Formats: sequence, structure tokens, C-alpha cells
Amino acid sequence: MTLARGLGSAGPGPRGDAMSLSSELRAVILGRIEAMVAGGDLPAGLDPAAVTVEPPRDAGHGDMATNAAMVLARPAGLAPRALAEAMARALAADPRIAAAEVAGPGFINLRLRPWVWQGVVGDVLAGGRDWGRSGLGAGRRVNVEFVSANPTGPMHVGHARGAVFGDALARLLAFAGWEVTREYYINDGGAQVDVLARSAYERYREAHGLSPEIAEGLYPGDYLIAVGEALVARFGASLLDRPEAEWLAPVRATATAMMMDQIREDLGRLGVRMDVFFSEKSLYGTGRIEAALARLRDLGLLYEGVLDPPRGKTPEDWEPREQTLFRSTLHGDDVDRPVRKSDGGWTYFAPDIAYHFDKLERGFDLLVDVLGADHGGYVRRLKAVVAALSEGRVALDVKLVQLVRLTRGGQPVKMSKRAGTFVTLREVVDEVGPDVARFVMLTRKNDVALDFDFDRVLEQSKDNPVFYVQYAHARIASLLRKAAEAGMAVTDAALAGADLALLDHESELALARRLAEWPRLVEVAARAHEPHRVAFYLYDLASEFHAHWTRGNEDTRLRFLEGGAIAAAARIALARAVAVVISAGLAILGVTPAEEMR
RNA sequence: GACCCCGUAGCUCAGCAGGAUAGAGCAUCAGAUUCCUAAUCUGAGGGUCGCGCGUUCAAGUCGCGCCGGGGUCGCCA
Repeated sequence: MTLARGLGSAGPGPRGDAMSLSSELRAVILGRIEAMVAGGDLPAGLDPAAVTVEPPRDAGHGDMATNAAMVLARPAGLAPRALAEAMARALAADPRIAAAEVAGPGFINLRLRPWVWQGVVGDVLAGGRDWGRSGLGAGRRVNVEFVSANPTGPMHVGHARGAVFGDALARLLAFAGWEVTREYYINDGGAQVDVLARSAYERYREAHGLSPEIAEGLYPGDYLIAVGEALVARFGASLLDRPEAEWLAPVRATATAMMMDQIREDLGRLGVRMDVFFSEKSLYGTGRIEAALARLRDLGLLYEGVLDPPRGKTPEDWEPREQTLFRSTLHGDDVDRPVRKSDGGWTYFAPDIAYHFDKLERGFDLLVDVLGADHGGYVRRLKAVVAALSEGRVALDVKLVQLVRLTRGGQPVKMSKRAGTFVTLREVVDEVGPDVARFVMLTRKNDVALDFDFDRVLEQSKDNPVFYVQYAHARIASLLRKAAEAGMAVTDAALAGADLALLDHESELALARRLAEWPRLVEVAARAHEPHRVAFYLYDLASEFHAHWTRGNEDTRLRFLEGGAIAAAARIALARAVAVVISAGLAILGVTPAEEMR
């Protein structure tokens, strides 16, 4: 087969980069513009930044559309349609372009030759799961901080969503060329781990046969019984009847370590692995908070002052107080923020400043914090910290993750308050499995609430996007098994050698066009920090495939295994390409592709 | 009172650096199976994109102001 590698004419880059068709055509268009400038048909100095090339919403408008003439017409002092006509004539000379037509207010609609789409199939088979990797990140370093659940108990479903989102975002950014560090901030330095220690101490007493006194404010959860037993195993009776000052630190250390072990294990079951666990405690008594604040002071952003009371609803016990304040208002915050409590201790915000300072010192080019939506009020001040300490060089993107509403058969799942626990992450993963849990949690944008129905997510029907996408992949796997049984060579290398020009049916080309969207989708999703886009794309791709499959019922030409070995090889190559992209997409979501449905 | 998020078909939600006649699933109705998995597919009906101004050649998308829902609001993390 002498099919030109349409998209891959430049070949996959050293890191497997495959330029998206859109950006390749955009380059062609910019080239034409330059040529027109050189030829005096356009004035120099035009800014092409706003020129886009994208598949039109309406397929009837062609394969690709560009707004180039419309955005350049005014600065060039030309009529949009006239400019579009001239550009269309120039573009029609490109070998990939079958037709360039002007439409509407000045769009140029491009129709591409079939071999471009057929070439995509070959490119996918050559690139494998790396096809669609982007150089967008250009090797820059991004830190994605997520989960960061307090080590005071088991993780619940809300944490699961943050974990899945953060992990998928990390995978997406890596696929888009970023060097990614996944990080978990352990809140082990504040009062809440002291509460954990006191709660665990009661369980320790209980393990010695004494009756525990779970006072108001302590954690009542049964999960601390095991911690009590572990404390006995480790310290025997040596901590009994001793003052808190003696046992607090060792009990706290044991309890938090055990909680973190559990958290790590739960994350592991979800398929989430962290690169760094950063201890808040490590910031105290080490001069690191002081260093970060000193930096702020050097920048003139720290001062002693008195805040105005919150307007509207003034707390009863509010009284003016001089505090150490961070002038966050200079970096977009509404009010300046205190870093020291009236008792002289640090506010929660102080270690956060030090923590983000530490991230900056580690040289990241971009920071992402994934937080629960209830932390929305902290976004401004965190951004202010990063803007101030990096002096505007590093951006912080805060992704807020909304809550998960658990239901079963449409009825809300009751939380077990008596045991002091919510529905845990582990319970969810044990019941539905990591793949289902992950996929479902990525079928919504991060900032909208998610309904998670235990019955629905396990349903094997098209109502369930997890199943629907998996089924498409499994159908293709089944196809390849059958082809292999029939003696066909079904390795990607063998399939890439098929005569792809035989894929000339509109239904086949439509599938290939959908595949061609993948590299661009990766970039769009990565740029927006929105992994859910991948899930929606996979659904669309699966839908296209299922539709194509069913067309084979009426049109036998479309059946993958019929029509002779040569034609079958081309069609199986197409199917395999679909499977490759599905599995690449699922890999970003952290979901294992299914080889068969059961 | 201030700030953040949300408001798109009866329901649940997409809508990609603003782009052409706003999409999908569910639900409703009508169809497709001697044939690679019908666990699927095809078609129909269904919309003042919460409301109003503004910016733009072009606004669901950007800005401002309202309305409705949720969240947060100095010494808790």
C-alpha cells in the first residue's frame, strides 16, 4: 500500500507526538496567509492568533472550517467574503484539500480527500496508545495536589471523586506533554490530629478493658478500635494513667501513621498512586513557615493590622484585634488574611503559604490544587499566595470538586452516623470496582454535583456509559479473536499494511474522522484541565462504532469479517484503530479496557 | 451583606480559545435481529440556553445588573 501518511507525514515525534489535523491545517492556512502577505494581497503585521480550524458542528459544512477570513478581514481592511474567496482558492491547491468553499459570513469550509482519513487509521496503528500524545506541556513541570484528606479517618466518597479527578487530570497532563508530580498534603500539623490522638487514646484504654469516654468532639468511629489495639501492642500499658503531655505525641504519631496507611491502601484500590506525600507537620518548628513569611515580608506583603468585621453578618463575639496579615488584596483577594492567631499560633493559612512556597521552590511551572467545593472561599487567597511568592511567574489553578450524591435504586443511601462514618471510598470500590467508580465519577464536570446510583452504574445497558464504552472495546476484541481464528494476521503492524484505501464507505470514513479528533481533544481537555471531556469523547466514539457495526446488518459490505481477506484486513484495521484510541482514552481515565463482557 | 459554583428539552447532563440551523442519554411514540455479541441500532416529537442591557462581523460561551438553587465567610482545619 502506497498510501501517504496524511497526518503522520511528519511522523510521530520523538515522544510519539501526533500533530492534530486541526493544527496541521492551521499551519497550512497560516502559510497561505504569509504567502498572500508576501505577494502584496494582504498587509503585513496581521495577528493570526484568533484564527481557528475546527470541525464544524454541522457535518454538512464539510470536514473542517476556518474563521481566518472573518478575523483578518477588518485589520486587513477587506471584505470578509472577498478575502475568504481568495484564501479558498489558495487552499484548494493543497493536496489534502478536495474542496474549499466560502459559506455564511465568511467561513471557509474544507472538504478533505478520503486518503487523509484513511491515513489516520494507519497513523493510529503505527502510534498505538501513544497516538494523540501532545507536546503541549513541552516538558514543563506541573504539580497536581489532590485528595489531601485529613488523616483522621477513612476516606469517603467525596474524597473518591477528588482522587479520581486529580489522578485523571495528572494522567491527562502527562499525555499532553507535561512532567507531572502527584502530591498529597497530609494535614498532620493541626488540632484535628490531636483530637484523633485523644480519640485513639480512649480506644487504647478500651483495649485494656477500661470503658472509653468518647467525649463530645472526639471521633467516635469504630475504625479507631484497631488503632487502640495497635497502641497496646506497641506501648503495652506504659501510657495508661499518664498525663496527656506524655502520651499525646506518640499516640498521635501511631494513629496518623495508621490512618495514612489505610488511605494509601484505599487510594491503591482506586488505582491512584501519589508521587509525594507532603507532611504539614514538617513545616512546623523547622523554620519553613517563618521563611515563607519572611519572603512575604520582604515583598512588603506582611503587616500588623486590624481587619474590619465581616459586613452584614457580624459574629457575636467579634472584637477588633491586631494581627499579622498577608496583604492578599494586592493579588486579587477581597480582604487581607491573618496568618497568626490571637494566641500566637499560626492560622491554618500560614502552613499553606509555606507549603505553596515549597512547591514553588521545587521549581514547578504550574500548580494545580484539587479541593472540595466547600473550600471555595480559599481559592482567592491561595492564588494570591502563589502570585505573590512567584512574583507572577507561576499560575495556580484550583479545581473545585463538587459533592457526590449516593443513591441505590433512586433512594438516597443512608449514612451511618452512629458508627461515625460516611459511606467510605472502600465500600464503593468494593461494591462496584475501581473501573466503574472511576469512569462514572468522570462523566460529570468537576464543578457540578454528581449522582452516583449503585444500581445504575452496574447496569449492563446503553444507559450506562461505562458499559457502553467497554462494550465497544469488547466487541472489537471479539472481532480480532475471530479474525485470528480464521487465520488472519491481526497484529497492529500487519493491519497497518492493509489496503486502507478500501475504507471508502461514508460510514467508515465517519469513524475515521472521529478518530482524527482525538489528538485535538487531548489538547483541549488538557488545556482546560477537564478530564471529563475524554469520557464524553469516548462515549461519542463508541456510539459511532456501534452505529457502524449495526449498519452491517443491512449492508454486508460493512461487515468486518466478510468480503475476502484483503477487504477484511482493511476493516479490521479500522476497528482495531478504534480500540486503540478507546484504550488510550480509558488509560487517561485510569480504566481498564474490557476484552469481553460478562 | 460579600465572595465562589450552578441555572441549556419533561428528567440527567454535554457544548471544545465566541462561530453557521444549540446536542446526547433517559422518558414517550414508531421501527430494525435466519447475518461478526439486538448488552446494539434507526427514526419522530420535545428549547424565550433563568431575565435584561452591553462588547463583537458573530454570544449558551465574554462584561455589567437582576432572579432562583447550593457553598463559604477573623482566632476550625
